[in-house]
Amino acid sequence: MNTLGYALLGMLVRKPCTGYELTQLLEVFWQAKHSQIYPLLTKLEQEEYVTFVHVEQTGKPDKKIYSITDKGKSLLQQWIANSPSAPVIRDEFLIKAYSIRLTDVATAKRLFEERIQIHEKKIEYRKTEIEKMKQEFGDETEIATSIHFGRYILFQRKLQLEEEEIKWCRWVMALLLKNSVG
Amino acid sequence: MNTLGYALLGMLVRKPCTGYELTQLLEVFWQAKHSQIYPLLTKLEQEEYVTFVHVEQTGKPDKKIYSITDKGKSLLQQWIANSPSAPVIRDEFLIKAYSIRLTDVATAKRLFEERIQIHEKKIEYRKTEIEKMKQEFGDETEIATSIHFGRYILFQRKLQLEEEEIKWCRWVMALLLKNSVG
DNA sequence: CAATGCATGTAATGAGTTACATGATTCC
DNA sequence: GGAATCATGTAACTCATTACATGCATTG
Repeated sequence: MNTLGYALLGMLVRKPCTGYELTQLLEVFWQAKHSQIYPLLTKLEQEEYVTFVHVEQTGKPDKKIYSITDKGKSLLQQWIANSPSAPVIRDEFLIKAYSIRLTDVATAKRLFEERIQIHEKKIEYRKTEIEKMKQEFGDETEIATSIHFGRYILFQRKLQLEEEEIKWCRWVMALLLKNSVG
Repeated sequence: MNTLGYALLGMLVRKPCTGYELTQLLEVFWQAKHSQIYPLLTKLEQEEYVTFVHVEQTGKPDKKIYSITDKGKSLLQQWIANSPSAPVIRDEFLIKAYSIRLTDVATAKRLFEERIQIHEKKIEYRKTEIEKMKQEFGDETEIATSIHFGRYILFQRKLQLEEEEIKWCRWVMALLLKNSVG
């Protein structure tokens, strides 16, 4: 069983989903394309970690709603208790930042400005998501046994990451300007 | 040409390296195993983006010291100016955090404590690295045109990332404790 | 009337990891 | 005497992306 499989189980523990929904939801912590997700769901179903019901729709394509089984849940439970392996971060921007002196100041500034803008949009979205959760579930979000807790702390983390990257970008931009003007 | 290739060129712009060194240096922004790096260096050499000199050693295995060519440098320069694609972050810990309520409080606490410890070690290392740079190169580190600038801003970013993750872990742990004690 | 969303799937290719292979030196 | 460091390479495998394939409904 690979990590993507556990990511799917983790999502399904909160609520039953279609493969299509999972593809979108997963993006927050494990980006994967549908071409990887659909076959894996089939495999998880064969191994009885999940089940699905076929739902016919009119106007839209039919869908399969997947749910986690007890077997799947206990597998996930065991996996969670093990120490996680080191994160993999592959960010082109860091490579470009590392060699930023190879470009002119204008290009460098543009790259960092673009990055800030991308994150500002995400922050806006993230904040409304967190607001929604708080309005809908109130104090529950901050209670560790609540079904909403995991989602809440993850979103807070994502928000923090985006805010901090902006701070760093601004710091770098200040250094870029200092040298080009002074 | 794939991103790993540009990562290698980015490293070689600063100074000539062996494949062995690159494997270690790369870890800071693009983790890759030597089995991926050696064949790619051969390919880069065939396409004349890098050259190497064979250096015989006694007591140690012989080595190949790779340098970037003008062709490689201009390729990298062009690539840097393009908007980077979205970062890929795959972190098992986030999946586990998302479903943390499936474990008991003790296990949850242990996972977050372990994470804090891992980062504390990295922070220590990161800080000494930054200190070294500052002592060796002084103000140069903060000058955008300096050869040390990219490395400096990258290390600062890494330090920030680690410090912020610890903050988040502590925040989550406080929530875990509040619920289990109160 | 073109693009986007909903919804699922497979095939081909590229990227990345694990394992196999070698061998002297130094450190504990 | 076993592990770690230096140093390079290939083979087998798994993981992930891109492309191919379909089709109706809604939105601009």
